[in-house]
Amino acid sequence: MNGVRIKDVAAKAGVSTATVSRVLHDNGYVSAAARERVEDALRESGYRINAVARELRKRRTITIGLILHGALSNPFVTEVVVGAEHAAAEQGFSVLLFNARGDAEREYECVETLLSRRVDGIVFTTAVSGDNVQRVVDAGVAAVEIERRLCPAAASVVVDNYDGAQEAMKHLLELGHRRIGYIGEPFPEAQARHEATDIARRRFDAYRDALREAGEPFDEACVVRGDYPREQGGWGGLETGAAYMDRLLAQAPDLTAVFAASDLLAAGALQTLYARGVRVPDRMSLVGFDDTFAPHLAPPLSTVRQPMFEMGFKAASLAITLITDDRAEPPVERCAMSLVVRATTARPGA
Amino acid sequence: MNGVRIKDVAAKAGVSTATVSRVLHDNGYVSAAARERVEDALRESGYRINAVARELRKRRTITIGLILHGALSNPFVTEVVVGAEHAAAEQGFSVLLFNARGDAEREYECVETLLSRRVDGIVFTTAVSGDNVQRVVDAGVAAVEIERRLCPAAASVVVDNYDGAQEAMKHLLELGHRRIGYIGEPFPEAQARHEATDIARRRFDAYRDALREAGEPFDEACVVRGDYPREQGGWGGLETGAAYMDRLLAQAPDLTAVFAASDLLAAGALQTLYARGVRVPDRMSLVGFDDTFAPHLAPPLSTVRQPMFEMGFKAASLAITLITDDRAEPPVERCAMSLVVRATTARPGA
DNA sequence: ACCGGATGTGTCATCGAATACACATTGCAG
DNA sequence: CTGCAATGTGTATTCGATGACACATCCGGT
Repeated sequence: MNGVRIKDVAAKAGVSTATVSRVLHDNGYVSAAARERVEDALRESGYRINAVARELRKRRTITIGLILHGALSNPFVTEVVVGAEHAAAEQGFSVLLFNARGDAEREYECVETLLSRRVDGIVFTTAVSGDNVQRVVDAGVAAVEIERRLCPAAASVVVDNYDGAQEAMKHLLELGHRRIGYIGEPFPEAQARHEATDIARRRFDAYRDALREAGEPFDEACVVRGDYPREQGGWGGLETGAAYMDRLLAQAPDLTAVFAASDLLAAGALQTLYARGVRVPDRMSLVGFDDTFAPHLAPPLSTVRQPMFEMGFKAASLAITLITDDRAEPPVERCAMSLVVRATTARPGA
Repeated sequence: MNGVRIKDVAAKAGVSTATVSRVLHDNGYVSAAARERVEDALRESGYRINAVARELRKRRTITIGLILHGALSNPFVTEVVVGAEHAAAEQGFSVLLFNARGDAEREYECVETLLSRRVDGIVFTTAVSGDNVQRVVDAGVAAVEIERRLCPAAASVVVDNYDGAQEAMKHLLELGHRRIGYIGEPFPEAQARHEATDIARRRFDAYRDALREAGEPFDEACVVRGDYPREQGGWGGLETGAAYMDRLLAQAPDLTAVFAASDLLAAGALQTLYARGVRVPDRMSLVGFDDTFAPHLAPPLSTVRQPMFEMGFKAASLAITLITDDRAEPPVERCAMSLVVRATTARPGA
């Protein structure tokens, strides 16, 4: 074990621990001679500061907690984590990572552990329970939510799903598509806003509104968004997308384009189209949502890019700002969605 | 700030801090009456233990560090992280996450920070510098490498790329394919083993050997593994895969199957095949490697599954075993690759 | 009645670094 | 040559929890 303490260094350099500390932090008065001797001692002894002791004394850990809910291999998660870590590292912060796996109980435990560990801030990627977030705020620790906004007292980083979906629809309409299908997640028609389901609703609303604004009649036959198993095996969106596209092909054979509310659904749809020999984009255009593995598909999928790295980055930065500045209002930062046109969209009948 | 200390709880319950500590850890003798009063005080004051202070005193942090090298959106990384976190959480350990981004210098800094923070163990996913790993071992901290084996003094979790590739080839040969192409990463022919390039070599060796064992002549025209930009924009393997498949189609038009040394390359290949109208698997079979987004492709890609979750899980478990048991020899654990047959492979001319 | 073990509780040093404070020493202005 | 600020350095306390140790008390056995 590396047992070199500041005391040992001080002894070696023939000074007191206070002087070593002053050299380490470059504050206070230290004579050139003493400084040199201390620096030598530091080097020779291979001293490594004990961050735990410093944290206790300073009552700051220079650490943020990151709680995520990775249903295994949710591609969404990766970039958020990488972005958050990047921002934290830039400011000299460390990241404690916890996976609450979509469970409020576990999320509660993660919060408790993080507060016990006296992190300076906590970033929630899609928090499950607002109470858990509130708990962090109550403890006087910076709290930032990503994607959701369950706790008004916390800061948050959000995107506008409506805007993103609107862009996708605008793109299809501008290409000349009139009959456009929709594949998406279900959501209870009547339910409070700002829940997980709200994302699905916002995307769907944009679809419906875009059609209306284009003067196209809304046709139920063009829409499939039944319930599908969200639990087992990750999202389960793949098979669903495939099944839904099949249904769409049967219900509305005159469709020339489909808007899928996620890349996963789009990927499933693409599989059906491939199996049925429907060429993309020649006979069917397709737009996805998220931009996770979209570029890997054949053909590369046009999709709405959700800036996940940026969201993670902003969230961590926000947390750190809150920690160092501690201002009054926890802000709400918005990230912009953007359409990425690849190879699955073209003029109808091209 | 939550400033409730064990001292406050003790005062409230009318006992000493030692008694509170005994209640908290359920050891030593505590009378029923005292226990009850302490438990009440604990509840009422909302006491939360200060893990930092405990860590300092106990000289154990119940934390492991995880260093990764996520070139943005490397799909490989996610599952490893999730697996490691899962194993750690099961044992009550926390995970400090650092991204060294493929840079030895940064990796060095990550190690220093983690050692400063007195983590009990460090898991390296594909370490960059063996010296950095050795440094951890020298500090008396448990070190585990994933995928590589740069430091013999550290434990490691490895997979056999040769075995995996062999399985892929066996599958194609058993289906009746004779002329099988190869798309892969380049590697210097003459170079020490156990480097990053070794993975590429092992996969290629398995391809070549499998053909030989099947009595098929080795044909350079069936192999494309030139140099492609590994740096910018993640792996850059996608465009490469597409370009290589194009070359293969031209060089060896009689191929009935192709083995791609990664899913990314396979995805690129699939894009070319789609663009050229070559039906998969009817006119061309394709096997990938890694099993990252393979199920999302159209058609779902047959591939060799690299058990990434398991590798992360095992690595963290191993680290924790090393911490708690501290035995003599750091073990080398092997994970098995397994072929996942999906929809891109079939008998030739089927 | 006395002793030893089981039971119950408090005191205080400790983990390693930071820092308030006290105490020197020097330099320079008045 | 006195006084005060600037410069250097060491001592001792603190952060919060732990646990070794000391000290009680109570009980049953002899």
